[in-house]
Amino acid sequence: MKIANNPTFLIADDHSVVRQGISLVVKELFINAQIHTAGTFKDTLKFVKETKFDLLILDINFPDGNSINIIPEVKSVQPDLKILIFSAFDESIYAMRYLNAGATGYLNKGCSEDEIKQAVKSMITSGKYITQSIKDRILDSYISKTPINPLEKLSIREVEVARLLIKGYGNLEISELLQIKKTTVSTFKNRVFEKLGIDNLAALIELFQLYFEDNK
Amino acid sequence: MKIANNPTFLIADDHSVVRQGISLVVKELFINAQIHTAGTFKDTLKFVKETKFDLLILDINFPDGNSINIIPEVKSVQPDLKILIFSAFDESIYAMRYLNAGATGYLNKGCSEDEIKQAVKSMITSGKYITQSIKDRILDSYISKTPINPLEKLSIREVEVARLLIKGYGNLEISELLQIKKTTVSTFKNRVFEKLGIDNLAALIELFQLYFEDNK
DNA sequence: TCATTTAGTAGAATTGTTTCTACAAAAAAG
DNA sequence: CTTTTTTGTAGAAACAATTCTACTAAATGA
Repeated sequence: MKIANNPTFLIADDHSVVRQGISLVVKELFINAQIHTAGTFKDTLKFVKETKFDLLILDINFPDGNSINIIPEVKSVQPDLKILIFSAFDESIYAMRYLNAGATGYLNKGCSEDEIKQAVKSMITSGKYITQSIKDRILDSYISKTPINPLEKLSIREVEVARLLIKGYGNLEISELLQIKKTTVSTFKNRVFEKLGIDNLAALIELFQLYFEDNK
Repeated sequence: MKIANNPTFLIADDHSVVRQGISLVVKELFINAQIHTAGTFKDTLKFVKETKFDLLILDINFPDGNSINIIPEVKSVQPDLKILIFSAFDESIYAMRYLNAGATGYLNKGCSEDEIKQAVKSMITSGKYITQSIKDRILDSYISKTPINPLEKLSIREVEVARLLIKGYGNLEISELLQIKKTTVSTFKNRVFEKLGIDNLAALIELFQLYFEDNK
């Protein structure tokens, strides 16, 4: 494996301190690293269209859109761009989806600096980085197709709606945030409730607290 | 206003990149700043017992304990230590609780680098930093004679309704359980929300959870 | 490959919730 | 011992959410 001595990075995260922190760690690894940062979905795409990068370090939480949608768009512009998801969310419910979408690395924000370095290095040299726990989960999924975490039964959009519901948003507000009709929000809410075997917001909040504690 | 040219900082956050990012910003403000970082509740306390700091920048999310409990402990060791809460939560319920507990600053992680600098500078020079929206909330609380426990403002019937709402019952169900009209339930719900300064069930659940957490 | 399931989207009719207003009894304040 | 506030109650109109149905595209399975 050959390592570029001046790899280029795009760091996309809506928190400026996180961008700063990642930049610092990357610079410690690659002194000549070229680093760009983006705080929004839009900026990320703009940069990808303008400049060629070796690695995109991508957060999940974006105010202007779920970042899973960005992956195909990014890939259509730069098919070889490696994507490392760097997320504050519990690995189990998101990692698989992002890996399926085209990311080849997944890292939790709660990890140590050394793990970040290891992940970034691994992404640059071998193009991928996956923790043991995710590897295990991929195996588990192969063996028994029963998700331990009930939230894994939900689709991306369903989780998106559920999370907004939990934050206290009403159907109309959610419909505006996601640019869909309010009846569609109702449909999703209903499906979420059905899939989880519940019928009210309080139960949804409880379930998320039980299985989604990493975040919020 | 005079600024110490070598203030000491303790940055407590469970995400290493956030610690890095904050460090960087602080160093840009104070070239001679002495910075320590802690990733856990335990380490934070250990550092506070060992070293005198000018400012503690404290995250809310800690894996090894409710970070609100750290404030009195920290204060008992260093009563004059200024605490700036740097949180990913945008709910102002948290801000109030942390300010009540003894922090004198509250900053959201979604803010810009300039805002962080302003906040840190303000904490060092004036010992406090609070955004306008939180100031408004504090004023509101004092004007309306808020008791320590916001739930104490509720009447018996209001608590009764609130508890059923929290359990996931709808207005109609509650009206049947309490043998009152469903519009009456709505009226009570409304009054509860008004008294607690909230406007949705998720926030009500949160408040009740916070209240019970205190009594442990 | 063709059938089936899942995901994302919505409209019309129904049902549930809120708002605004109101009023009497009880409690608190002056 | 009056005024004021709080508490418990509700109706009519306005508003929001759900239900049921249904469509398309994409993924999955046989």
